[in-house]
Amino acid sequence: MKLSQRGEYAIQALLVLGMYHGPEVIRIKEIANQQNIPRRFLEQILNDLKSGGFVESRRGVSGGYRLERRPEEITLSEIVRHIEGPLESSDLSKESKKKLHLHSDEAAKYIINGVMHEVQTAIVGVLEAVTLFDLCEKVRKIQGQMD
Amino acid sequence: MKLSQRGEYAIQALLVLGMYHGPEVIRIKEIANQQNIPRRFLEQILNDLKSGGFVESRRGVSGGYRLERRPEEITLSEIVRHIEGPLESSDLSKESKKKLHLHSDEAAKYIINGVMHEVQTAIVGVLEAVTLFDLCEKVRKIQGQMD
DNA sequence: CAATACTTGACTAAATTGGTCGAGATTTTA
DNA sequence: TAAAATCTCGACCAATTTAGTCAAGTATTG
Repeated sequence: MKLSQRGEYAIQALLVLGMYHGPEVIRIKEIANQQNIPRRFLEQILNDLKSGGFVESRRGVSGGYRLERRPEEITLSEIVRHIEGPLESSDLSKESKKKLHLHSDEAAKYIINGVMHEVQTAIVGVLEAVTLFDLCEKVRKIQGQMD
Repeated sequence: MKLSQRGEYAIQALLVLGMYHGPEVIRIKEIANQQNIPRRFLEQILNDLKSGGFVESRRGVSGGYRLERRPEEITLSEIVRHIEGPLESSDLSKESKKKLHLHSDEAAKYIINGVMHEVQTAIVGVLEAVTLFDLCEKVRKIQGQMD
């Protein structure tokens, strides 16, 4: 599983908002500069994150973005799911109550799908266990030790 | 992680070769028909699997393909890695002995990369544990119970 | 009202995906 | 030995996705 550029940018942006989380708002330009993300592209991404309920925004002169929820309540799996699309595709093994009458290509697809579903479960397992807060802590840690 | 069509076809084809594994060879047309895979596309895929050391071929009138190794010696991780590209991208946490002097965007990327590496490890863990033989057994099982 | 910053939607270039195709090389068999 | 069957190799192509860019608009503050 590879993260798209868009996905990586999204997490980077949320990471910045997580690091400075508070009542105040951060300008898109600052995020773009600090994380070296194309500004126009970041606008799109933050908008998407807004409609996903991750961030909220304020317009006008002293506008900007902030997290809509607390960092410890946002898991990576949610973020990735929202930005990259569903992590889990339909599990055929559940729905096909009738396993009878499978042609051999259907049987093969069915079996392969089963394994891929295991893979997806493993992925979600990892991503679900990591919150934005965890990521922030790690960043703080490696930044603290650099003197 | 989503399997590409190409990847799914590759596994389906290997599954057929695994089911009928023996000294004889199976024609591409039969695989294509049985698994409902576009013939010309399958040619490409089998060629690729050949250069990857999964299958061998015989030309001419009674030509076709067979597995180059035994089904129990071929894991899904190998197949997917060969057909979809590397499952694991470089782990920055290993190589960057110097964590000092990271800009904040580098720090963020570094942390995100670390988590993604965990994800990759989880994926490989699942795929490594499944051999082509395992898949064949499962297919036999569900085909046996359909009467 | 001027400046600043988010909002929305259209647009675009490049890469990837899912194939197709023609012509050739090999092997079998009549 | 020639025809037929089958794999081989590389070029080609259309549709989709990805990674951005841009213009015009709306809201807020000083």
